[in-house]
Amino acid sequence: MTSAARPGKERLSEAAVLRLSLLLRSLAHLPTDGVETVSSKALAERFGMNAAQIRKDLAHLGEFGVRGVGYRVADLRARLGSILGLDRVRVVVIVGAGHLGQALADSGNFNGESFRVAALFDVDGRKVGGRSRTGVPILHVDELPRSVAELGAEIGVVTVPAGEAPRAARALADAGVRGVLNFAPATVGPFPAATVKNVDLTLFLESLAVHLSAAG
Amino acid sequence: MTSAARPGKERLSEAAVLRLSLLLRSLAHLPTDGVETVSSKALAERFGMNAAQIRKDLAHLGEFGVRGVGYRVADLRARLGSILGLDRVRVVVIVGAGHLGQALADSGNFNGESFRVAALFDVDGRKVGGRSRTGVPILHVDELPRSVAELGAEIGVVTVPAGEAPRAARALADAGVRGVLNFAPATVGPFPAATVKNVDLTLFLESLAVHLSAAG
DNA sequence: TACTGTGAAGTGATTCACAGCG
DNA sequence: CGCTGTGAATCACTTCACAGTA
Repeated sequence: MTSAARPGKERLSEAAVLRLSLLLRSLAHLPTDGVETVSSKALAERFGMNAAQIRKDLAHLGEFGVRGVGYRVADLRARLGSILGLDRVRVVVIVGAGHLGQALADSGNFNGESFRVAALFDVDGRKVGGRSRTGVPILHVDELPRSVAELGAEIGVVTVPAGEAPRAARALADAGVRGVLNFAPATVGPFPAATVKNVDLTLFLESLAVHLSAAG
Repeated sequence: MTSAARPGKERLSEAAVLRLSLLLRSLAHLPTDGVETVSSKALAERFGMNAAQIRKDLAHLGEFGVRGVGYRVADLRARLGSILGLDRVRVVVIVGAGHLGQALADSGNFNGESFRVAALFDVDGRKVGGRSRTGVPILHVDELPRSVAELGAEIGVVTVPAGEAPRAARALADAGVRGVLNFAPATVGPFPAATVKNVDLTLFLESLAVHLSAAG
């Protein structure tokens, strides 16, 4: 799923990235009343994780815990944000201004501290020229190369029908985004210069369905 | 369904379920011109998988390959559909009639051979009583227990804001659904009688972001 | 003969258990 | 002390290699 090999540093497993993301978010839920430090054990208990794993994950990205004390919460936040690449805003564009595309464009999830949806793209003449409910402009797909460059977009999201997905993803990669998030149930990529992540919503439903039959 | 013939009593790993789902979908892309059987090697090459793993996955759910020949495509389809619980239509309800909820309710992904969205639920009086673009009725959340029973809904999808998610998920579980698909960035469950699957869209963006910083 | 089914080997990630430090 | 960081043990999953069979 990840395309470009990274020669330099030790690789962080996909699972580890997920845990760190979750951990960073969890920190927001910590009581804010004068809590300066937190131990791996406390975090593990509070958020249902394994203390050893938290320590291992954190040690992996440079020892910055304090023995006998724990981790300084502020340090932890900064460090995680930096490692996860959330320490600055990434511009996101979405190809496919259908219901899902517009829902994502307007959603708080895709417009927070670290991400901002700057444009939607579509081929439908009735949509092009308009805006989403929160004002994200809808442009023609032909504008992709120019817009991605102008906006400095780093991430492209694909919310077109499965048949169009490979073309849309390629257009994004060619336009210069470095990450592609594909919501269509289709195989796209890999591309030399862009990481692809497939999020197949149907698959999630299906993985629930198997439990329905199996359980008793 | 209670006594469904399940030769392999061992648990299928989450990863295996994913592969089998993908495999079943891949079968649809096979040339249909008189192809009766297919070998693990052929499947592996065509869809970028590992032949041994395909065999192991399939052997796990009862030996039904033919040595020297391969797998009968029709058998394979039927067997996969049955194991994955896709051999009949599951009724889905969605709590949260916002843009994402309505997008999913109307999407082809959630309304196919195996799934059908039968109702949306919300607390907003302006939405309740209306319908989505494709006609899925929007009911008040208070109707959940009655509606889930009447519709025979087995799966509930949560598309409410994070703060409301735990409440919504619990309402679904209490109403009797057996699977919950949670799109909110919040921890819900676990519940004794329902399987929970969290699909945190923010996490996907974040996992792309880490690649953006690392490369260069 | 060409393939499946599977024991064995290999790989990677998780957990344990404790040495070492503030 | 209490806690981190980490080698060792464990566990889970993947791949290999081949025996066995229609």
